[in-house]
Amino acid sequence: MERNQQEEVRALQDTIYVLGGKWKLPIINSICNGNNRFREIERSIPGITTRMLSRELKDMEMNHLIKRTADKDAAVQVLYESTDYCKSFGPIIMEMIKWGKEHRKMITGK
Amino acid sequence: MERNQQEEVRALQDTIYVLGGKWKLPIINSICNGNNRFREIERSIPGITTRMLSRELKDMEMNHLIKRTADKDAAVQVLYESTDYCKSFGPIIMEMIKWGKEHRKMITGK
DNA sequence: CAGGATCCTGTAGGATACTG
DNA sequence: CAGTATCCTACAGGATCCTG
Repeated sequence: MERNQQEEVRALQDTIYVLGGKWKLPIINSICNGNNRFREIERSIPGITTRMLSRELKDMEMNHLIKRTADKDAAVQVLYESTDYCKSFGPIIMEMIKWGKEHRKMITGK
Repeated sequence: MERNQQEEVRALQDTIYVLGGKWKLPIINSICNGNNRFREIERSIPGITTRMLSRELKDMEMNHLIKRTADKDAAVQVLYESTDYCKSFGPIIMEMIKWGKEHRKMITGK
């Protein structure tokens, strides 16, 4: 139980580290929702700037959270896809969305 | 589906806002795990400083995430408790711990 | 034990304009 | 459309020491 708890804090902190910042989760969510073009993702996330999106996407590509493909001859030249690794955040995101909705209900006065 | 997705991003962003930073989640977790004294909480969270813990605790008390009670005559003079509101983060935390554990398994090479 | 006071710094993130 | 390039700043967070 002692040991166990230490392990859990560490796991929690690891996750927080990977998901750090305001944007990674919304981006993951957006891509998993089927948005796969830059502007599309951008428009789907209120408040994000092209600069932040650009940076995060690169970062996430490096960490194999997403896959970027550029094909000069394709109709859609650049596209982003989520990897399986990325999808492993699904449950976390779902819980957070759930929480956010309930929370808003409370604030808005039910 | 359009409408719906907008609502979900917003919910997600709300949650991220509330839980922002490195420490809130670990603190909530610690308190929910039964730690209720300042130093106890502090020791249970690797890397946190007294300054950050102090700040976050105040903040979380203001936002009714935790309850602080000080009683000069009690054996334990100050103690922190989690509110029901606080406990509503349980599922998120569980999922994050789960993810963190799996992740470490992967990194450590299974 | 439960914090407060100070000092300091990096960097996450914003604003805006520009390019092929 | 898919980004880059600059410039800028607040503030999260660290380090350290102090107090009742």
